[in-house]
Amino acid sequence: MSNYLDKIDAYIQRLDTESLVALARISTKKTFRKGDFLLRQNQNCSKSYLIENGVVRKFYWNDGKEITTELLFENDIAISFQSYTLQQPCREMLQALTDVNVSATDYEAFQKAKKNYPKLVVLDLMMTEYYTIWLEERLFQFHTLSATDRYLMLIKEHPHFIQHVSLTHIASYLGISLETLSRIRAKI
Amino acid sequence: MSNYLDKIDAYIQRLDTESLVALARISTKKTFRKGDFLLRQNQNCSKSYLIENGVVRKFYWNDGKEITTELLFENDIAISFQSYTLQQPCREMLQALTDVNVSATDYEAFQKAKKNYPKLVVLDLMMTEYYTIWLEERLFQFHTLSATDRYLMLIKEHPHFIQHVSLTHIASYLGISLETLSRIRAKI
DNA sequence: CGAATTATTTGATGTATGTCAAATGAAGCG
DNA sequence: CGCTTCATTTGACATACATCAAATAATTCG
Repeated sequence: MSNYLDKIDAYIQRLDTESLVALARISTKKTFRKGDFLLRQNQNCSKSYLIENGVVRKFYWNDGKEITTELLFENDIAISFQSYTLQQPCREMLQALTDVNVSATDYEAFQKAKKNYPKLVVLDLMMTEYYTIWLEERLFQFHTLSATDRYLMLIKEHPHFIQHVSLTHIASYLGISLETLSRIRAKI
Repeated sequence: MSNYLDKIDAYIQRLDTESLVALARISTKKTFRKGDFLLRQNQNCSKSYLIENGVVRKFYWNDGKEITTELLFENDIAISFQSYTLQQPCREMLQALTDVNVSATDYEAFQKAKKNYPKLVVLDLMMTEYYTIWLEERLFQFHTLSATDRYLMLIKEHPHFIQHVSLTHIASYLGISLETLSRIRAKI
């Protein structure tokens, strides 16, 4: 999977200058402070945020509780996929867990750019494929791994998560209660 | 969501003849008998199958049990996304639950066609987006709905599933045991 | 048709994980 | 520095669902 990211990188490297310039023209640097929302519930996700540094959390409310669906770091892209793609109100929020610097790309502007620079469509497709495979993998892990095994997988695949994110959010991301996570950690 | 399917349909309708011909040229009709595998475990998913009629099930083995991840009907596309996209061996299988007629499109041929007909890339992107949103929704339901509510949602959104698929597969698709499903149905 | 196979239901019991409450520990701040 | 607030741990108990076993019910097929 990570060599698919490499493939995307390579594709960007080989992109013609015009496409790159077009992309740069519709992107702007932006800073969020710890606690700020990049996207609030029921907004239309009108921008995609490429994280340059910092940590962002994606989550939604259910039954009075937060459910964290994604933890995003440097070089990850923070969007609500459904809201962005369908341009409809989102149920999930994006919140900065630290101060964050991003490169923001506007949805409408990107749609237009894709019309003029077809290679950007290929790039869009590659990034979407990457997210889709990540989603499939996440669903697979929920189906096949116990809470303990999901935690073990997390510290193996993403050791930095623990360093930068509170256990409350980690537990929610793993789909377990904070207390269960605490007991899992005590046992290991 | 279903009007996104309409949007894809409309896009295909408006496609220029050359793109359509190119697509038709790399697609072939194929028939599978009930029980046949469209794709076996560890194969490379080298074709996408547009189902013209019949029912197909996507599943994998875990811990001696089958886990059904998708139930596919007319106009659905049967592939293992990860295997197809990365061209690597798949963990999930595609099996015909009835006799099935499909239009099969070869991966390599489609990649080439996309080079010559950029509008096919847009189509690919749209179909991928559709699948991704479906996946997000499925993950959301697993996080937020009880077994009973997932079943109720299923009969509301996909009443035909019950008519055409055994409860064993439905239970597996809902992520619950056959016995639990039976009890849920008895209660309602 | 009737036997054999397969699908579904029902019952008894087990278990992973959740929930609520309280204790302890760590971090921010006046 | 001590107080307040927030994060984590620990304990007692609850619960949704799984598992195993057996009984029916429905299908298939000679």
